[in-house]
Amino acid sequence: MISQAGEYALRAIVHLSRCAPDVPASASEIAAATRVPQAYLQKILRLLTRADLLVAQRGVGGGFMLAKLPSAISMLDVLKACNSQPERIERCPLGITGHTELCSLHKLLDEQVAQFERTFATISISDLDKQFGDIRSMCDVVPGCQANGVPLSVDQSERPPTD
Amino acid sequence: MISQAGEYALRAIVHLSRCAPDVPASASEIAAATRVPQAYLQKILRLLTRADLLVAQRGVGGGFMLAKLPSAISMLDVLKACNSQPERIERCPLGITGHTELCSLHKLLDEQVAQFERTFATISISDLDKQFGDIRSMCDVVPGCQANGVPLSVDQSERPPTD
DNA sequence: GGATTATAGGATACACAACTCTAGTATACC
DNA sequence: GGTATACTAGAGTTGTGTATCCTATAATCC
Repeated sequence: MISQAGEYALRAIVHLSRCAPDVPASASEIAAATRVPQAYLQKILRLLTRADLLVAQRGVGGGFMLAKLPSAISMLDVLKACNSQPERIERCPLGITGHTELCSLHKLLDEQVAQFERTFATISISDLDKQFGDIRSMCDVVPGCQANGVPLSVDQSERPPTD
Repeated sequence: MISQAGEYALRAIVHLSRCAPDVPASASEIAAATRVPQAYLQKILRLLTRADLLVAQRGVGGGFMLAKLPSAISMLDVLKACNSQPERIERCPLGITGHTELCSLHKLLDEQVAQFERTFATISISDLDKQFGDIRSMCDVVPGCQANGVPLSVDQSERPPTD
């Protein structure tokens, strides 16, 4: 549905939305909290920074902070920033000249993409910080949750799936 | 949204749904009508045959036919046959032991996949044969439409996009 | 200014999807 | 039976997304 990069970007943004807004979180800290390969995450954080969703601070004590309020960032913004959103179908993919409009097949496929965009455009990052019982995004069970630190326990017996 | 293979498979199935039900269409004929690379299409047709959506007939005059009525084949059946449908999120992608349920982020992403599945499960191939004005799937303008033959005119000045 | 910390950017390796090619097998027709 | 047609199967190639690594650059601390 969304690419790995998009999933990682959303994890990072959600994590940052729970950090103190004026204290930068370093890439390695975010990587540990979100279980994302650090080297790859750095590349994604750069994309998010270039898209003005994050601000980067170099040097000692540096890191990344949200550039806007979590309520002002949509999921679609994040996915767009890392080119991880399906593209609308503008023209007939077969290149048929007569098809000035999409045929029923492609009209329907495009409709799904449009639905996807509408949905993710209306969901902000602050909406994702909701908590269901003990379950909180990117965190271990809530009583021990430490949004800014390395998580307490991970299931090592089973590697998280790569998709 | 869907893979290239999935798109090609849908094109082939829609094309076949308009052919005479008892006359096989060869891979090269389907490739020409749907503008899909023939060698690759053959691989996809094999997948559809193995999934019992098509029946293959070898030898002179052979080819592929639908194994069921178009109304009995859903878009999801076609996408599943060529592994081109997004997977449901069953467990916490981060591998957090405490997360017996999905967190809000992954619950929401999974919800989108579920929505995708529901939509495509309810749309049959016969639904895709609808025609809007002069526009008909895989065909040139309807007056000259020949579902079983090579299309009349293709826009050669602009290659169809590869995505 | 020099050492340390951390991001920026580019080069590289790897995996998988997209696509091609070739040899093999079944069917039909003569 | 021989030949032509068309599917079957698997190996090979190319391109893109995923992931790593190394050097440069900026900021902080002493």
